[in-house]
Amino acid sequence: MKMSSGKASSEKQRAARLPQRKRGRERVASLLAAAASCFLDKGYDAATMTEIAERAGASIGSLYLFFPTKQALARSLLSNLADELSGRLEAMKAATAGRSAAAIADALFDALNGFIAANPVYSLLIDVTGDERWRQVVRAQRRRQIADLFARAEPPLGARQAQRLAVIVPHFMRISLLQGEAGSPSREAILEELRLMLRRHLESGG
Amino acid sequence: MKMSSGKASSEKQRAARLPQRKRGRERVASLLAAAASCFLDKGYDAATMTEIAERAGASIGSLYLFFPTKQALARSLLSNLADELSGRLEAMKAATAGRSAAAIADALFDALNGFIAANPVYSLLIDVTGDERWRQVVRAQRRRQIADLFARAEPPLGARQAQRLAVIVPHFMRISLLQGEAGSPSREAILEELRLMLRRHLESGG
Amino acid sequence: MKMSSGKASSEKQRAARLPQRKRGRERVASLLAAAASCFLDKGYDAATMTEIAERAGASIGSLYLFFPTKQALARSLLSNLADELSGRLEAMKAATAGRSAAAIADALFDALNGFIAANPVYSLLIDVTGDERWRQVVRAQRRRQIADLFARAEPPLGARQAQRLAVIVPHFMRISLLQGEAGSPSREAILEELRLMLRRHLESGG
Amino acid sequence: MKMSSGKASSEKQRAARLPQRKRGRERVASLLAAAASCFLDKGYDAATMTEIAERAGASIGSLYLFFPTKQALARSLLSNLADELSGRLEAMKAATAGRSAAAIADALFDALNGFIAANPVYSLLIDVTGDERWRQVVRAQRRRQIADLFARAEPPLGARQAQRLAVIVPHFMRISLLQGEAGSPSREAILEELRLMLRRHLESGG
DNA sequence: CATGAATGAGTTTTCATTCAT
DNA sequence: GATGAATGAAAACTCATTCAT
Repeated sequence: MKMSSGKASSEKQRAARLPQRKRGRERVASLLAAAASCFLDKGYDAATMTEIAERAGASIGSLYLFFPTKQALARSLLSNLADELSGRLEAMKAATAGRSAAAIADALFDALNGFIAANPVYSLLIDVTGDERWRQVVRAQRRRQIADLFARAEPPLGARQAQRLAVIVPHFMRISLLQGEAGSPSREAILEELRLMLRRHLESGG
Repeated sequence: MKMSSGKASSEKQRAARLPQRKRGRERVASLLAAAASCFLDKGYDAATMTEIAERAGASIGSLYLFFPTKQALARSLLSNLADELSGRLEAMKAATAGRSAAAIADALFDALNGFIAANPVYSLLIDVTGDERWRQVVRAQRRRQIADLFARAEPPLGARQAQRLAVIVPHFMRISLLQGEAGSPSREAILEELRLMLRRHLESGG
Repeated sequence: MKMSSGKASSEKQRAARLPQRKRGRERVASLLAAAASCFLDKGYDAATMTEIAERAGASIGSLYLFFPTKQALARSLLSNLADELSGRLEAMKAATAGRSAAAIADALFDALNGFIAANPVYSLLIDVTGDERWRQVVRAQRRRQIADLFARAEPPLGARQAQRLAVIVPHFMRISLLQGEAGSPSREAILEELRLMLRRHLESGG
Repeated sequence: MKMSSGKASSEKQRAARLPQRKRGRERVASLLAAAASCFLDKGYDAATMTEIAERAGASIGSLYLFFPTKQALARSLLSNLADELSGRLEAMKAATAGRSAAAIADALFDALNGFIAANPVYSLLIDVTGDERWRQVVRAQRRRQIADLFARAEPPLGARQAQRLAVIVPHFMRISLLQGEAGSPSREAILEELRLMLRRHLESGG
């Protein structure tokens, strides 16, 4: 059964087992890495559990030992990445509190852009395919964090607008998903234009 | 192999037989409508040819009579929609030539927004899943048309910037794909903010 | 598309996974046996993967676990048989070197006849249906081996004629494919006549 | 349902309708020609009724108007060819009566070889695929005619041997089915060797 | 923990044949 | 007679998941 952006419900809830020994932790890491590269290369649906296991140099049985379903695997992957990003955003809080919205936006641009460049599968899993329900949860958390960042700007932004920016800025990053199309402006040029556009907007008072 | 955003190539070439009788033309229309609704509900991968045929009240054989593969079906659907949008953009040419870039952007917002609201499956097929190669072709054409629109602005925009706007404005519309998430600002509010941001940007000289 | 003696080419390359456990090796053997009997009973095209699996007491998934396509299954089968025959021919080399062409032909008759009687599906797969390209490869190897046998005759045969005999003698065996037709002379009677004809021919100097 | 050399039984017996008008006769001829070329190119199973109709420039409905099933189409084709060959063999009767068996064999070689060169699909349908039952009937008739030819040789051949030759000589012609394999002696060279072999055999008293 | 064999429901696709116009 | 739309059973093949060793 293929359920890409499917809205299925009654799920298996047994969470991914946490490995106790070092060997196990390494295995889990290599499985997650294999999943990331496979999802990225083929897309969520076309990636098969068998190939993921193969890429990790593990057996299919081993894969299922740690991740009870394909969805759970994708969730784990996204969770890990989301946690890492969350940490970075958290770290920005202190650094950006009291600065201008434009400055915050700028810093956010850099943070998100760097993160996605290093973890492109994050964009895929949070924005495009996989378990819709889970993606919403993760997006909501990210939205909250980013809105928080903007909420601490000086001069202050309305809560509403902080919310909107928390949707808009990540959405700007999704532009990265359009891979090198011939004849199209480069991703960097586009991002710079968006960055400028946003700065001006915020400097004009939002 | 299920290839959502797969990068496969070698295709089956038996062309979609075009219907010659009225009955056939009606069938094709209802099949396309069923495909649109099914893709939208389930996503490209999870939508099955069987269900599409069922929704159209046709047999699976009938579906394959006119569309030799699932990909061909998606292509037909996207082609039709892209043609319609193309027509609308063409029509805008006369109406917007000589106007300000901001005004053109505004009109484009309305046109794209209206089109996508009426044909949400367009966003899915052109931006998210299906046949990557084909999507690029269709996007390239749209980019060309929109760049053309901006190129005729008065005062004039640089060709480069027109190109960038031709990527940016449609990308803004993709925001629509995030369906009603609880706690998130409404799609309309976001779009209005983006519209304002863009207008200011263009009025400040791009 | 069903391609019996079809001339198609581009193939799926996921190799037949070789079994690593005893259980798997037994499965593969029973699957090959089922395939042989099924091909023989129904012909290559009419034999279905489902029925082959059933005859082997396996599930369709098991069949595809070891043989990724119907063609690969037929190839494996033919390869195995060709290897066995190849071994027998190799063994004849020592035994026949230096003997007369007629004696070699006689021995070859016996060897081929015995082999085909024990493995009738060999004739089907090498001469009649299945993957044309592969069949040619296998036939070419057999031709080389048989020509080799004749090339060592005493008094010597020309290389050209050895080549021709290497086509002719196996072709004589194909007669076996005409199964018991009422009113027709028996296969054995025909083969004996052909054997005599060939011996005389060779004794007359080829 | 694919039934290549299948042994199916309960058949539809409505014979191919004989067209009354000239237009109809032309259509039938072009359908048969299309079938011949299609069977030859793709093999019996892989040839589709739709493609045959297309090649004849007719609609699928038209094809079924004259030939109620695919089998009936193949039968018609084979029947026609068999009838033509039968005529030629009949004509040989007078010309060869009283001549030596070797001379008759020689003449037969030429006749069969010429016929098959002109109608290669005959070999396919009588020897390889299609309706097994029907093929046996046609082969039996051919066997009878050829045995008849040899039975009138002078000095006389035994009835048994005439029967055997009636199997052997057509079988020699089947060699033509191995199409141009690289490294293999030419079909002509092989046929000449077989012809010589047979002549010697018959001259030595069979 | 590890492994890889086993499963079978589900998917895309094909094609001989029928039938309404 | 012609046509082409319609049908649906059946085929090849996939893959998430389970389980015995």
